[in-house]
Amino acid sequence: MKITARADYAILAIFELAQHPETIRVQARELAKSQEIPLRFLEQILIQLKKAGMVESVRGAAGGYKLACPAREISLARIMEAVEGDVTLLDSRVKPSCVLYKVWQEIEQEFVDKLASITVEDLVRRKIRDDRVLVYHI
Amino acid sequence: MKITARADYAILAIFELAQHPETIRVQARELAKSQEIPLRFLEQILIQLKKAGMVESVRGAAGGYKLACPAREISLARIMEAVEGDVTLLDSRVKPSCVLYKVWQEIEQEFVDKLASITVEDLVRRKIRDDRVLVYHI
DNA sequence: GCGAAAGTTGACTAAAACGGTAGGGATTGT
DNA sequence: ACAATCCCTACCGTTTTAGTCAACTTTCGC
Repeated sequence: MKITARADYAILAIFELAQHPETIRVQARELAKSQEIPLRFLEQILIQLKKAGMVESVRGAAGGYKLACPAREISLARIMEAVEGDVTLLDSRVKPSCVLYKVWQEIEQEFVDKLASITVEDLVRRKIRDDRVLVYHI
Repeated sequence: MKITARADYAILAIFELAQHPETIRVQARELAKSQEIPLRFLEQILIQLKKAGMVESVRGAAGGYKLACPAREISLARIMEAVEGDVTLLDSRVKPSCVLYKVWQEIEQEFVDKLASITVEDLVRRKIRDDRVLVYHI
């Protein structure tokens, strides 16, 4: 029941992209450095995010990545789904006939809803707020 | 992000015990059979549940298991903690300084609260209700 | 007290998931 | 042409999961 490094890194990468102006491209190398993610691993993750339509890439010497849609449209649920497949707690082992099945479904639904309600835009806003609070305290 | 077989089986075993009169003991073999859990695996799980004070066992020829406390006092969170250790989503990889840290903590808290709010007594009640509904429909 | 039935324990193993690496090919700016 | 960058496939070591096994201890019935 841990969030995977993949999911964590994916969110961090998108979060980092969201903090750059929409027009500029950021290279994988740069993302890896600023968020301390192993570059080759990150590259794999970025491919998944691209396939899921969350980032766009430009190849070649001055290539890089940028968000493919507004940060407001990218939820944590969407990112996790992109890199891990369906976000489910239930394993196929659990039989629908069992009382537990419905209970797990409820819990899962609540969990997924929560993840779906938090967008990358929210994260950025939070960060800005946090940073401001820090400044006040200096 | 899946519930493990261990946790699932543990809950099923306790659930099964909760449906027996408090005075009688149920043998591991019986639990394994009725819930379709590999016996040897279940035995391990029962040991964990015993250490966590949720079940009592009597050894010997007419031995078996029973709940060590009222079903109302056994929450899903408690069971999961017993067999899997702390229920946390956050991995140590995530740095507390990151905005994401607090967000994950929030999500985790909500999740754990939910698990803590559902007791085995609730499950039994649900089952009784479900069974009744079924009868009505015959 | 003795044997059988049952629970208890720790060690062990096969398979999957996780976290990451490596090589090489494709694409583009200079 | 060449270097920088993204893209794709395969692989690898470690950890976790799920489950098994053999040996041991406790208790009941006689």
